[in-house]
Amino acid sequence: MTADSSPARRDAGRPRGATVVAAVLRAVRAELADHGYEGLSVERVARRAEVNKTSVYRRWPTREALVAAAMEGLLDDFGDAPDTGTLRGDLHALASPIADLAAQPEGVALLRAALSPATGSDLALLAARRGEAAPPGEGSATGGRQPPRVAFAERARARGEWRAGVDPHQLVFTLVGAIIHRALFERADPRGGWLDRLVDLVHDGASSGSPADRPPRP
Amino acid sequence: MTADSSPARRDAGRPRGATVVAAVLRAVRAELADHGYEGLSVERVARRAEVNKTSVYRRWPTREALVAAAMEGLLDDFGDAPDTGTLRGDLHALASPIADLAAQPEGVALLRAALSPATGSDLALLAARRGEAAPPGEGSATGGRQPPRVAFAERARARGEWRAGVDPHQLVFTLVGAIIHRALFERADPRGGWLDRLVDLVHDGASSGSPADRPPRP
DNA sequence: CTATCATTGCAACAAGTTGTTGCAATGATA
DNA sequence: TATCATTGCAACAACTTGTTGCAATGATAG
Repeated sequence: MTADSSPARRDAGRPRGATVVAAVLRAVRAELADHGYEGLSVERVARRAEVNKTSVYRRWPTREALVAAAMEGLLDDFGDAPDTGTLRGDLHALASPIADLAAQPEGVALLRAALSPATGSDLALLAARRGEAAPPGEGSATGGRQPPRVAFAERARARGEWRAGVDPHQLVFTLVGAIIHRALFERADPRGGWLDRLVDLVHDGASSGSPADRPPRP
Repeated sequence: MTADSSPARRDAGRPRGATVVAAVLRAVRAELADHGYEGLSVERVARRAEVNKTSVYRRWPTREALVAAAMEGLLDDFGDAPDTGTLRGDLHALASPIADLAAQPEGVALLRAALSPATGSDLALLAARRGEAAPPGEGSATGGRQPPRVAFAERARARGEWRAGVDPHQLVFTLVGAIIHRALFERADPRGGWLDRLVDLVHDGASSGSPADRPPRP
């Protein structure tokens, strides 16, 4: 009702210091890389950012909100993979930004945080941004999450490059899973020649048999 | 020199209570599933095990040792995958115990713990047990870890089932990575039909083209 | 120039956690 | 029955956690 006039101007007062925010979020990413999600200490974040801890506590009420804010923007590069004209090229274009993310320490921290048992909806949703623009009606079986884009699969199908029965989501998840294993378990660089060979593997398969040899499944 | 006789009998005194040990380790696994590796509290473990915290502190000096002890035995089922006669069957036999592990809450906790940034050599080595009995001289590029067994690949090569240029380690890691993604990110069951389709994918590839179509790489 | 007022830093706080230590009770084995 | 490692208990200083009251700051409106 009188919400507009009585509680005073909303734009008055000292504006929020962009310096403070940036320093805190940078510190969160660094601390996350050092200590993981469960090991994140607000005190340490504040100390690292050279900011008083009250400024952190007042602005971000929960740890999850703090981490989510710090990770905003890290996943911005996951636009639709370009049409490269071949399935192999599309797969590479799809996997590349993920590998780039997993090659950064901050990207690794984000992935780890998303894996944490304590991670609730905020972070899970953030991590799921990868799949935001997926076509509706397809594969919403993964809970509240959106499936990853599958435009590349339809292009491949139109070109006759797509093997019948392959689930594009599973293909994407396999690529992502392999990259995660490489970056988080092996702790090695998931880019370059390694990525090329991964794309070759999921594109061509491990078997030397021609596709016609594939036995039907019940 | 006089080490045998002077410092008294080693077998005297009250023996360690197997009950206590079992209760503590069970509690560790449960706490790990609830709070993750960095969030593990010795106090909480002791309370959950209904044991005094001093008993825990005295027996396991570090958190890492405690977790490693709790995880001992979880990876016992990773013997050589049996020779099923086909590459597809071998791949399935290889992936199945991993999927079984990832389907248990405790297995998920173990995988998460191994992914933790704070995880040092103990746990990394424990998690690497998967690959212990690998043939020497092959692919020790992953640091101090042993590569996974590749006997299945040699069998497939002998049968003419193996596509040239495919790295068996990468194949195993891709299977494992996909299962981890399924269990830890999607938080879905990595067994059953899903696993069948995964094995199909890496066995056959996503492309409908015959292997001969595969362009040579520089 | 002045008043406003959200933001920031600072100091103190109770409540809880951490890892350690001294001491007494326990109980399997020799 | 004597031994003695193990276990439980209580207390501990040092540290962490999240909150609160108060004063200083400084961009903006008037």
